[in-house]
Amino acid sequence: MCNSQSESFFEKVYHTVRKIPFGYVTTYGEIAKLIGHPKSARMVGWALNKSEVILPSVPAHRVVNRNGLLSGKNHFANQNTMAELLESEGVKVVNNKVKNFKKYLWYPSKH
DNA sequence: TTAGTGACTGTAG
DNA sequence: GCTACAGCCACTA
Repeated sequence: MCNSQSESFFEKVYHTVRKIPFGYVTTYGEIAKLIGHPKSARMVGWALNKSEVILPSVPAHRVVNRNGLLSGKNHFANQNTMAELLESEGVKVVNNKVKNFKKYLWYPSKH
């Protein structure tokens, strides 16, 4: 919202991710689309990688790829951290993948 | 300044 | 349905 025009790519990503409601997940592509870079989904993941250091309050575990796969889990302290965080919010994770992915999917652009 | 890197996605075969 | 390839852009060395 406010002063979004002066925000950097990073900050836009972080603000969008922080809007994801408890118990929901979204995709890199959706975030990229919302901040005006629909073809730069890779950048979103990269920004989230850095988010642990720059802004730890970003719920990066709620961001997965379009298949519902926890592609970023390897970048957490432990590879189980991402799945555990999601399950603690009521999101079922099986084989590093969100079960009923569409059920938990949240579209930032529609919110 | 330049080149390499990266937690992805869409399109074509 | 799956696989392979190209594009995208900010940051680091």
